[in-house]
Formats: sequence, structure tokens, C-alpha cells
Amino acid sequence: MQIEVDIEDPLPIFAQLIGQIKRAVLAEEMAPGDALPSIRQLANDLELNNKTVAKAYRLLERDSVIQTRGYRGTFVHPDAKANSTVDLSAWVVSELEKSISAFRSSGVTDSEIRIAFADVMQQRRQ
Amino acid sequence: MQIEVDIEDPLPIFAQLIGQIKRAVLAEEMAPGDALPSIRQLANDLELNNKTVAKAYRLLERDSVIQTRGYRGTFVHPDAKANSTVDLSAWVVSELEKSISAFRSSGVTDSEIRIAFADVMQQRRQ
DNA sequence: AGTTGTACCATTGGCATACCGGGTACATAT
DNA sequence: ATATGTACCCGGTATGCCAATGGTACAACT
Repeated sequence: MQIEVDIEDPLPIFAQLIGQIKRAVLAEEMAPGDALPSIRQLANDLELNNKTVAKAYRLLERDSVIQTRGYRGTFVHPDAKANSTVDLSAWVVSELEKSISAFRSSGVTDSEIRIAFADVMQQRRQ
Repeated sequence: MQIEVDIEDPLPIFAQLIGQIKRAVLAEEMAPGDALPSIRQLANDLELNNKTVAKAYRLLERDSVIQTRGYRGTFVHPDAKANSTVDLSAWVVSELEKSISAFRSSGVTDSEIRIAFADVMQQRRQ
């Protein structure tokens, strides 16, 4: 399979990787059980940091698109194709759209929305 | 009424103005119907830009703390005192908290939430 | 020894945003 | 003529913040 990343793309690299792998699964370029390149391998090929690739893999496993078997490597999940279509972020976007459009039509400024968002995102951090 | 701004204060100037005027209303130093200094006047007195004062006035009118009557000037709103206590951003924060905590407990990462948020905020911009 | 995924320490670079300012203009009124 | 609020152009400055990076280490297995 072919994976590329574009530094210019505003989309973060880890998100690009996720998109590419899901696309490859949907296009059946990869079948369940197929081995994926190791984190270090892929990071080396694309000249990326291990952690960037690891982050993409971690999220792909959360979505059950891939399976990591520790020292044995990483493989395409049995239900990868089905799980590649469910877009968790689509739900997030639609929920946020509802809230934000309500804010805006109430006269709340984008600045105020951003500040509130940053507050909520950071408050649970410590 | 007495209004001061502190350049060193990390709080933006326009926010200081809003706070001071709301405080004056709550302290009943200003009664409904009282005239406020004109934008240019206040900006001149405090050595600020017209736009900074205009921004504060615009937000105060949105919150129904003051009323602008075009060429006639700006006046304290009839319900100014009540409206000075309601915090619009508190509602925004609480709405976002509900959504975001739902996202997080569904396994959505903060990165993904941020990307979705940026999408929604930017999409209607053009 | 070499490889796997994972976890922790840390820093940095760059982007997006916010705030403020200068100037000009308009319609509407006294 | 003077004053009101409002609207646009543009730019400079600065701050926060997140993604990405670098290095090291661990346990488990071939």
C-alpha cells in the first residue's frame, strides 16, 4: 500500500495517516489480517517521528480498524472495512454545529465561543 | 461616573470597559435612561481608539445593558441592572461542557474534538 | 541482538487568533 | 458646521497553544 503525507496540508499528519489507512481498507488494498508496517518502519519511511505514527495507530485501534498484538506487530482488523466507514468525528461535528449555530444566532461572538471552548478543553487537563 | 483603564492589566481594554460600566450600573451610579459619554468622547478622554470603545458599547448593547439611539447617543437600558448580572458566556461554557464531556467519554480524543471544532468555526466564515 | 508496541521525560516551531490602532466614509440628526 | 453610531479598508504586535519532534527506557518475544 501507498502512504503519503503532505506537510503543507493544514490537517495534522496523524490525521492524514488515519485517513489514508482507512481509505486503503475501504478500497480493499488491505485485507483483514494483513500486516501493517511497524511504527518505527513507517516513521522511518515517511521521515516522521515514531510518536506521530504511534498516535495514528492508537486511534485506529480504538476504532477497531487495526489490531496491535504487542511484539508481534499490527494487523488489519477483521471488521476493518465496516469500522472504517463509521466516522466518529462526523457525530462530533454535527453536535458542535448545533451548539455553535445556537450560540451565533444568540449574538455570541466567535471570540467568546473560542474562549469558552478553550476553557472547557483545558479545565479537565490538570 | 468614573471610568479607568489599565494598560498593564491582562484583561483586554474593551472587557475592562464592559466590566466598569456593568459595575456602575449595579452600584446604581447610573440609572436607566442616563446618557453615556459618546464613543468618540470616551475614547478621547481615555486616550483610546474609537473602535475599542465602540466594541465595548456594541457588546453592552447586545446584552441589553445599554441602548444606542443612533445620532441621539447612548443610554442606560431600562433593565440594565438585571441584565448586568446575566452572564451569556456562562451558558456557552455549560453547553460546551455537556457536549465535550460526552465526546470524551465516548473515546474521542481532544485532538479530534479540536479538529472538528476548527472545522465548524471556519466553515461558515467565507 | 533485534524487533514489537508503549510510556515517559523534554523542547520547538509555526500557526491561528486576538487586540488595538489609523484612516475614511456614510446617513441622520441638531 | 458639528455630533451621533456604524461600517469598511489595512496593518502591527503579541500571546497562547498544539502538533511534531528528540531521546530514553521498558517488557515481551524471535
